[in-house]
Amino acid sequence: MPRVYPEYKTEAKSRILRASLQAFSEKGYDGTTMNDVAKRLGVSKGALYLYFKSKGELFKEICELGPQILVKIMFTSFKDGDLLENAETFFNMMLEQSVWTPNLSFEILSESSRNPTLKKMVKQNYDKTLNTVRAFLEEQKRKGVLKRDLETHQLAMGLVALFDGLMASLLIGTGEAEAKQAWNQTVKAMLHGTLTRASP
Amino acid sequence: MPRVYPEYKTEAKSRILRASLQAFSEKGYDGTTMNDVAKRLGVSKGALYLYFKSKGELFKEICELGPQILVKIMFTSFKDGDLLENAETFFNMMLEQSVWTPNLSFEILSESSRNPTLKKMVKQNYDKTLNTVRAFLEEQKRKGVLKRDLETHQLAMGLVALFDGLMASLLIGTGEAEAKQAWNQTVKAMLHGTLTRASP
Amino acid sequence: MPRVYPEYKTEAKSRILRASLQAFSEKGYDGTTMNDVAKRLGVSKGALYLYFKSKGELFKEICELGPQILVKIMFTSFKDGDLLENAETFFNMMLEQSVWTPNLSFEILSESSRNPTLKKMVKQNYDKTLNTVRAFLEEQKRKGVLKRDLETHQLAMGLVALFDGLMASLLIGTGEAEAKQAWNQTVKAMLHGTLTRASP
Amino acid sequence: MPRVYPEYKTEAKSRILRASLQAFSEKGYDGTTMNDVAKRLGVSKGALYLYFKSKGELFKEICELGPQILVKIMFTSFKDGDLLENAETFFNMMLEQSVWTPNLSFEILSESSRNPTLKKMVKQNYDKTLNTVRAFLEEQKRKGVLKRDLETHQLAMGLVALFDGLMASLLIGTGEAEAKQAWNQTVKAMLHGTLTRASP
DNA sequence: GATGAATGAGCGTTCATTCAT
DNA sequence: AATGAATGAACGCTCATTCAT
Repeated sequence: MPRVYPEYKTEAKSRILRASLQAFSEKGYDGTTMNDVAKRLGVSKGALYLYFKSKGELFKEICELGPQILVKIMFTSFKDGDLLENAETFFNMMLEQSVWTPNLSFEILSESSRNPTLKKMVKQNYDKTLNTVRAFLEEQKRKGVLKRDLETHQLAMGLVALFDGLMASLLIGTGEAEAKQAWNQTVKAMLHGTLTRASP
Repeated sequence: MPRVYPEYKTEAKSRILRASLQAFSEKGYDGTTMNDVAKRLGVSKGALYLYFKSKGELFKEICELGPQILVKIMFTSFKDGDLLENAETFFNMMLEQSVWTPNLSFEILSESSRNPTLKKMVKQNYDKTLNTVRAFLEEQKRKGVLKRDLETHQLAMGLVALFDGLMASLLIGTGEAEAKQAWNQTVKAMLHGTLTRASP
Repeated sequence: MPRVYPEYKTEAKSRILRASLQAFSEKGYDGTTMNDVAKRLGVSKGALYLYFKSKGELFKEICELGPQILVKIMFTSFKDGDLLENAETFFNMMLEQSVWTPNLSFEILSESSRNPTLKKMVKQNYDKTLNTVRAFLEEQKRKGVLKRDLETHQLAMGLVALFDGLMASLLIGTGEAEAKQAWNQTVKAMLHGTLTRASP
Repeated sequence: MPRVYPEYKTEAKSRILRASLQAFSEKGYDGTTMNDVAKRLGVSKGALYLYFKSKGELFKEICELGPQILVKIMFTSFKDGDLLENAETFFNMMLEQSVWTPNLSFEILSESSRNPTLKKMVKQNYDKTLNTVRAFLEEQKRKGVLKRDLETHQLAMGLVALFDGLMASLLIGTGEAEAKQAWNQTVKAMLHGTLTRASP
């Protein structure tokens, strides 16, 4: 650990973030001790406090990592072309990335319900995601792919919810393959409908 | 607090359950102390242990309350008639019931990822719900309302995920009205599709 | 449990004593809870306090049972006849009686070191035992069986200590047969000596 | 309290051991709280857990101190020369050493009857002591001091039991002088016998 | 910059004892 | 006489945080 160049601090922080992300992911916020994190890094407990004011602060910074990954994958998977294929690619990529875990998402959700600062952050990220999805849907409307009268905001919410809900199901033991199929079929239903011609 | 009649013990348990449900809902599992629960009831900590072996046991019993409510509402809202209307009724009733909170659901989810017993319980409840929804969809297929070739299992997963995801969005500040609309519009999309005729 | 005749209270007490003797013997003083004792009797915790002021009081009364057994066996085993045989009989009978356990003796010893009342009681019982043994030895002196110049008080202490020490060894896993042999051989040594003629 | 030098941790441990030895000796295992020990050292409860995993672990380490003292004294007191004198020296030295107390021995005995790990430890120490004593007796046999046909194992048990029993008597108030005399006279009896020539 | 010993507040849990019934 | 729900004080143990080194 050389200490000469100024990026040192930044790098040290990011190493701590990586280690604690794993810890929080495995043991939850309350279940993770500062000692856990320190041990993963082979560092003393006190050292963590040189870079983060408190456990809460550390967690907060971690919360910011999730959306970054999401956004990146969203932008690489949704391009021109078949909507269903894009959606499938997105879901697969989200499952394949190894940094973030659904555990963490729900850990943050749980925590944010008691922590206003966290809540605001989570809300902002949620809205940003929503807008991205919505903009994409709007574009498809303009292109004539999707129906003119669709409520894109609400459909965006539905898509995000569907995704989040499937992540939750993974947590309780649903297999990844099963979740993928559910995602694909549901998105397909949202595109083509499920009613017979005869239905009103 | 008379202690003569035999239902006393049962009632005492249920009073503790109500109080701790609130506590867990507000502060989460780790954030809730047995003292919190006791104080809400104006009772000593020790008294709780007359009715529940441990904090974990108490939480486990609470976890069983959620699915009961869900099932009841599911059965009263999905009857013959318009699918969309049934879905809307279901969502409204879930929001109106005052016993359960989404917080609690995600608290349980978080906790279950580290507690195998809990996980098994949650998984069983999830599967039960899934089967109920699926059976309903199958029935609609038989009746000719839904298309013949639908993958009802996966659509059921999708519907449950959609619902769960919207509950999550409520937690981070989405308004109930907004969530309702998202639910309605997404379910509608799943029924009628969103593509224009021209799309493939 | 009829409550008419006056011996009722006495019998109830003795039933409690029997049950708690077992409990204390198995789990020690601190390890035994009033609930343990109550459950063994199929009785409520409160009932115990009708007959004994406190856990300590209950224990104290138990402490009085041990010496009674000891004295009885001492008097039946030491009669005229061979000293060594008498000693052997005594040891065997002590091992065969099933009421008292060595555990209890040392539990009492431990407890008495912090409880002056208990200590005084234990001391009195010890002295009584000592005097009995001593009187027996004195008689043997008078009869010409034992040497004239023996310090009977100190030999009595030695004998009692030998016995107590062997009880202790039973507690840590020494077999009963082994302990019996040790007792017999040591008493024999105390009678006949162990030195060769040549020794001074 | 400098914390620089490496022996610091070792010394801290031994300071805790000393303090808790006293505490356990005075109040017994259950009667001693971690707070007691901490207060004796003017230290916080938590500090103890930096050096010992649990109260039980702390006690276990203390249990290992007793035999060390015993063995040391045994080896310094039993040399060539008069057996009776050696025995006397041994007993005096055991009484004079100030580290260990008989209380502690019996506290351990009590505890070990419910704690298998402890029991095994105590048994091993007992056997080691026994073997040492036995080896000494065997040597005396070989030298022609003691009779050829003596059962040294059983006599060793008898001697250890005698010692243990006298330690017990000290606990209930027997004076040290009295105990010494009892020890000396009993050992003497074991050497020279107590029967008159005329006895069979 | 880094350590790790120390703190102190707090947690889950137990249990002898009481007392309304 | 008997119950058993309730108490309250205490215990073993943990951990985020601090600070002398």
